[in-house]
Amino acid sequence: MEKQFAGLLSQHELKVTSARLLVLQIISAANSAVSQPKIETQVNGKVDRVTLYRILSAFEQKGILHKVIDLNGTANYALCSSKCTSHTHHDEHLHFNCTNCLKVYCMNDFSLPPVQLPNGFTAGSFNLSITGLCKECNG
Amino acid sequence: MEKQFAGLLSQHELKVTSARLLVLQIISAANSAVSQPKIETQVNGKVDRVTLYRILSAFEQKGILHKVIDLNGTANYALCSSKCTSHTHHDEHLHFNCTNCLKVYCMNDFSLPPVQLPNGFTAGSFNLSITGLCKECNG
DNA sequence: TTAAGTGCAAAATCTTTGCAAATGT
DNA sequence: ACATTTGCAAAGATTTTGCACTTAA
Repeated sequence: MEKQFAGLLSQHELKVTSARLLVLQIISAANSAVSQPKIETQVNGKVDRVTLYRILSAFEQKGILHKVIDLNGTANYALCSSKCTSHTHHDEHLHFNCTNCLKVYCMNDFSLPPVQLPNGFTAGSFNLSITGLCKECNG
Repeated sequence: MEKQFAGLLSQHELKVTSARLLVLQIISAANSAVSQPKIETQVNGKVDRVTLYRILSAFEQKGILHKVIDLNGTANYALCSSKCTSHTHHDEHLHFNCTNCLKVYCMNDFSLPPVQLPNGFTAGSFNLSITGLCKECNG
């Protein structure tokens, strides 16, 4: 399990450090995207806040993580699925924001029905955020 | 034209002040959602930065403006269409972020094809952000 | 008149930058 | 050994709060 993360890092020409492994572990352990404040809390004492900023932005640039801005403007991060190089464009993302527990779920399995844009507009990526109650909060 | 804004304010139990009218004018003059920094620039010298924060959040709460967080996490504001009271839920928003000029277009005329959620998830609002090039930047 | 709205100063956050020490290869 | 990465300090930026003054109703 940890070997995989180490491999992931070296694949992207990033050195394998404990800070980076920890961040990967935290994010991969969640079944949803994790907010930066939450990651911050979880690495508290182990990784400096500034280092976390740098790690997250490095991961995003390398295509290891997705950055999702939620409806409050807070950054959330999730592991990229399989083939997400820095040059993959024209992608779709579907996220579900639970208004109760504030989790962000990545629904990569769902694909978006086609949307027709007005003339002259060219689409790069689609990003659908759905707000509501998630499975766990819907009791 | 200005009478309409005054009416809009009193309808929502907000006092008609020059600061509020100015903000409404700026936002309604744009054909797209306006970022808070841009509004800030335009009211510079006339409305205090702090007052702007308060005006915008009051407008959002009353349902006069939509707040749209763009892909950089910056707040953008647009006038709500016709019937947007503070209690209207289950709404859809469709926004287009131009990667070149950074404008955010509200495409209220387009409606979103239905998306099926996994069991147990209940949707409140849908928010689709499309990134790409807008009509003007697509030359 | 008087409750709501505004501006200023200042606190609390959040994010970025620079540099010396530590770490991975 | 050497280039990266990290932590700390500090600068910048953004957002919030408190309070006295002003303004709309």
